[in-house]
Amino acid sequence: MSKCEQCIVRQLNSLKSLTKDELIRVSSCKTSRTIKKGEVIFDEGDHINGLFCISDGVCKVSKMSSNGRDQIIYLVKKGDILGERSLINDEAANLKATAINDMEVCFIPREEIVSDLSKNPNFSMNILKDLADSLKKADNVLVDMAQKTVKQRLAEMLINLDTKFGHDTDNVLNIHLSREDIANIIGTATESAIRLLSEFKKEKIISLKGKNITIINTPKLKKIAQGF
Amino acid sequence: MSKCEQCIVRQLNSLKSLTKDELIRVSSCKTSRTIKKGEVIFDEGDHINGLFCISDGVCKVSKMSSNGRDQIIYLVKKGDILGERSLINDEAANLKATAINDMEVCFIPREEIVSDLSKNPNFSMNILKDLADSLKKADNVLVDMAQKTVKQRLAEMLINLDTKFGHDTDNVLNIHLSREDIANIIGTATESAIRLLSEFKKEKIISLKGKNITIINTPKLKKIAQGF
DNA sequence: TATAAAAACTGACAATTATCATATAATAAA
DNA sequence: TTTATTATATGATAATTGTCAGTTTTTATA
Repeated sequence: MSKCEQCIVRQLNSLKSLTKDELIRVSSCKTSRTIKKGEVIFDEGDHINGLFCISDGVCKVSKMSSNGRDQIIYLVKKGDILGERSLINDEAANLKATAINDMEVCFIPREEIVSDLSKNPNFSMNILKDLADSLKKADNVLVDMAQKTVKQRLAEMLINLDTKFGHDTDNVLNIHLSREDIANIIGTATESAIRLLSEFKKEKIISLKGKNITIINTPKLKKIAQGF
Repeated sequence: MSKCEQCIVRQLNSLKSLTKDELIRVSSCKTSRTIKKGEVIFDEGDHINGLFCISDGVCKVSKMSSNGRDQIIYLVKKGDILGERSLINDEAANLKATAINDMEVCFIPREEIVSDLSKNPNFSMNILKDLADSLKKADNVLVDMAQKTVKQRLAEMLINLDTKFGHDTDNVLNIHLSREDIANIIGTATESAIRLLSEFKKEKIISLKGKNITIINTPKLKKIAQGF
């Protein structure tokens, strides 16, 4: 199994602030795991008891609403860390994580890393910054969800997907989501999401080929997102 | 000016984990301030450069949407702390805080307390827990906002207000919000909020006298919030 | 107190969005 | 490949919500 000390992914997240000694300890106890597309990494109510470090792939983090629809809160990709919250409050997860494509994930047991939070101020400061940043993002998402129309939210989401996952040389987004997942990110019915995608396509703002989405007219999309 | 060491409010938040020495230092540099109803404590873009500790009163924390409506993200009351995020990332505030009634607020300059974050693990751990908890709440609010109808959200909000602010012996809620603020919490038009409140009143679920709201039928309200 | 301003309320209507039904296309399984 | 299953798409319709206009009530101010 590869070592954390040499792992490139680590440099992308809070784990970069661990000392060499801490890293060696973490490396010796971590487990690496392949997760198939569609597989559930953890579910609401599960005790995670550790930290996931995503080496490869993408997963969605969602929560079931009382009306029976799964709201996707955010997407997690290579380099991101999953389970920071449970590390801190040691409560059961209130979210569910599901692989969107095949993944490589490292798992670090809670007891091996939780003490570093109080012993290594750099590490705790980094986690603090992560959480503060997540909270800021959460506020922005909330405002959008509360105040924007479904069309605005869809436009915004497409821009965000492009920012987070990028696109290939033909401008095709590097992330492939089902229409249902798209609907569950922006908080609408699948049919509504499909209809609006078709509308954007008709207006030549995007092009669609199956799950391949290409943004053709970014400025227009940004204008729609802001309500023009 | 009263001293932090003897302040009861402190016991309600993360500041309780400061050592005696830290508290004495904080106390000597803090400033106390009276804020009138309607006054803006800080606005989006302001550099807060410190931590607010609420001794008394309630304020709303909001963010302006690109469509021009102010979305209230949360309410802050006596014992709560304001500005944790800016303490950590030292960025300009992306939220606005406005007094909902007359307030008493203590302000602790950033430089006097930020070093305690790395020096006092208990303190940083408490802030971490605060942020993790806020994030969990934010997720729940997001799911509600995305998946529930305005009526469900209004019902839920009334229950939350009762939980957070309580009620007097006649079951009148201890918080008095304008109809506009209510609308801006649940993310709807003021008229829609008013209409739904009237509907609840007509169905004898609540009673209304100006800004006094009384929950008459809590079970019914909870059922509505969950979609029945 | 009189007056002005703001907040609360109501109605009418338009726009948005959800739901249900059904068709077609894509994917997985036999 | 054939079949079954799932995903995507579209139409029709109903329900929800927003917008605008106007009225009444409350609150603030002269």
